[in-house]
Amino acid sequence: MNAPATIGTTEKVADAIRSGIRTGQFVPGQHLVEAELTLRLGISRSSLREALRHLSGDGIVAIHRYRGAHINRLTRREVRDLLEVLEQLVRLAARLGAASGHANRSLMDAALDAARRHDEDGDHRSYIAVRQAFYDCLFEVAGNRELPRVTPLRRADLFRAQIRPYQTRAQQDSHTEGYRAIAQTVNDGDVDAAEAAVAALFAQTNAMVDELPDVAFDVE
Amino acid sequence: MNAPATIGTTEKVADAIRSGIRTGQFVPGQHLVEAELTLRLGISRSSLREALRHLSGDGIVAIHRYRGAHINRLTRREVRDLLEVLEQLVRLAARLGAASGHANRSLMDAALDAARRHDEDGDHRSYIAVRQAFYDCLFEVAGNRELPRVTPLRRADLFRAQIRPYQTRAQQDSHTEGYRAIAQTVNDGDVDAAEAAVAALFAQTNAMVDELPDVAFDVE
DNA sequence: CAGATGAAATCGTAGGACGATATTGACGGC
DNA sequence: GCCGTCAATATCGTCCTACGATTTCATCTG
Repeated sequence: MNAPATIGTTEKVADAIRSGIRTGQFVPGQHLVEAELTLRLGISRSSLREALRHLSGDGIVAIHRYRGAHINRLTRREVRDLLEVLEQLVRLAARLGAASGHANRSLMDAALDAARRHDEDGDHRSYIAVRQAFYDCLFEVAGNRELPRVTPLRRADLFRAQIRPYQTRAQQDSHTEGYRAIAQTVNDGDVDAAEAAVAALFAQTNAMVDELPDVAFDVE
Repeated sequence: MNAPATIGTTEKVADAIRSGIRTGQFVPGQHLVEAELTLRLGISRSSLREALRHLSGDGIVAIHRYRGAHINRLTRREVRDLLEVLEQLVRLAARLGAASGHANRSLMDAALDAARRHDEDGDHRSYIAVRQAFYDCLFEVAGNRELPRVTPLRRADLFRAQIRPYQTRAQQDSHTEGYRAIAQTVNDGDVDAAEAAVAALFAQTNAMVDELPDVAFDVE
């Protein structure tokens, strides 16, 4: 068994903040006051501080001594660097998944399922679900357990949250289509095509980053 | 400024444990009892727990509810997965560094310097220093700030600590020579050669992993 | 000797205390 | 009216104590 038998308060709090970022409850740049959060989440300061320390390790919150924690807000450069690293890791995942010959329909099924749901309601929440389901399946098919640990998906969530107001529905759909293409090629076991599909997706994302206005990013 | 103005207790404790792993003060698999560590490090339980939570995020220690924390001990499979991911990231770093045309002699100088020191005393500590200096410089030349954040070097330290008793001096020297080759190609700005040099280094490491006895790894 | 049992060790969480530091707003000089 | 100085306040960092929850381990019983 790899799943933790029971879930502790620290993890629950960290998850609450992580999902709060995805749902828009917490906004990048937002200051996190310990006293307020302990009341809001009904926990002690000890647990909250452990959770914040955990999140700071993932680069989701930044802690400045005597100034507290705040949700990280990425600069354009940080986003570019992030995407560059992310692309390499997703390429590796796609290559491994395609080569595994796992003949695993779960990846494509899940991606298609999620994409269909996304087409139906077009909600942002379902877009998040597509992303999550896609990467979960991709990593599982890849079979490398280090991959999900190092891949900075949570950090990418920050980026997603920052650009949300500036992203059009068409761009979202196009991105989802990119997931579908990767899932397709991985399931076909076509290693080169899978890597090309990943490259195409990230080329598109990078292009979008270049076109976004400065206000979408943190200064400096 | 990017450097934190002051250093907190949590960071100091985390660093103490990290460096303790490199120096052999802490061995993979070792159980960490909170009460003992608080005495040994002269800090409170709160600070220690925050540090442990931080380290668990990096995969250096594992925390099991009501059973405490222990230094992670990697299985052979985990090492293989780790090296697979690590190789991709170092390849990226080498490619970026070579392409940057930074004409930065610091990388090669540092690597050569460290290698020379290593040749002189052949101590394990200097081997650690070579590794550290090499990667620090490589990441700096690469110019991608996300890279040092996601690259699981601390986790690789666990692997180094596990195989230390089974590694020959010749293997260490060979590895150091690999660093030198990468530094050389990166400084020459030869992108393809740099990537090839990284691939060669990891091929060698993977071969070593295959030859190591089972006792060097965690079971399962 | 296998399994139940109870004591001890250890962890998880809560909450309080107090010094250290940053932030804010008031004050006075120019 | 603007800017620097300084005190008041808010917030954080660290330490401490307490107590329930759970595991661990030695002991007892059949």
